[in-house]
Amino acid sequence: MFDAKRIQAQLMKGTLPLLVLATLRDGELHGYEIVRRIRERSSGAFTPSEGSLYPTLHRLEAEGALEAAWRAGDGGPRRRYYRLTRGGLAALERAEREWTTFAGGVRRVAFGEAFDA
Amino acid sequence: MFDAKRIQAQLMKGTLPLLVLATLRDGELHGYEIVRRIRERSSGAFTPSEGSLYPTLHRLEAEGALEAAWRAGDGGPRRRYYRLTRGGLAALERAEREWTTFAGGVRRVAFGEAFDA
DNA sequence: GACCGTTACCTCGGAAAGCGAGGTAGCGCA
DNA sequence: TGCGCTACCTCGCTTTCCGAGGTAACGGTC
Repeated sequence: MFDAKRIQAQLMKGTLPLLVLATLRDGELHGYEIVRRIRERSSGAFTPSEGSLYPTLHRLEAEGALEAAWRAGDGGPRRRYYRLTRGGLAALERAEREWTTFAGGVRRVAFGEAFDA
Repeated sequence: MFDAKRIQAQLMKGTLPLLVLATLRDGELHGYEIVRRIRERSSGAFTPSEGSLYPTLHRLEAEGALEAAWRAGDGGPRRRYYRLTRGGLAALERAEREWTTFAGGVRRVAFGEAFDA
């Protein structure tokens, strides 16, 4: 009746930028490493596919939230390292507030809970 | 850089079934009334558009989660009242668990918080 | 009785963004 | 030579949201 996998993909929409920006608070990281950290921190719940990660990174870069640089990979292919710009930090904070508002709304409607941050 | 409205629409994806099912825990309601309650309970944060509400209701009905009946509206057009089936209640519980898992994952990744329900 | 505003339902087209599959490339190892 | 891993990227498909538009019944106003 309900395909859980399908729903998860829909829920994910709009949250990837938040997850990526938040992960990059740690410092400069490349794509694969970002996925790895998201998976670890979410205890395996999320593993963004490359088909969504790379477009997201490019979008954030185009928007000025990220800066990127190629580096030679030692013993492996070259890597593209991303880091937060000042604007990216602001975008992260905005995305955090948005998420908090959104999640609070869902909790109130779905679980009938009063507000808490 | 970030269009808040656009992001909200993306975040909403996949949560409408949860919101609708949860609202129908109150009992039998028709479409307009469901929207009104969602708006009220979310303190105005969410007002699902009709273009997404009605397809969602039809989908849930087709999946067997809802049952519907036409009633004459007193002083107004006819209304279609929806109520939860047994399967719908199960779907609601499943959707709640899914949301909890999902939101917990986002919180851990984005805010570095330890888990709490 | 013609017209408008409200309630209520529905449908259509377009946009956004995730996913999976596929492609390229460099390196190490058998 | 060929396999496997890391790493990047792109393409097409699917889902589901929104806004705009259409239908209809009723009440009130002129």
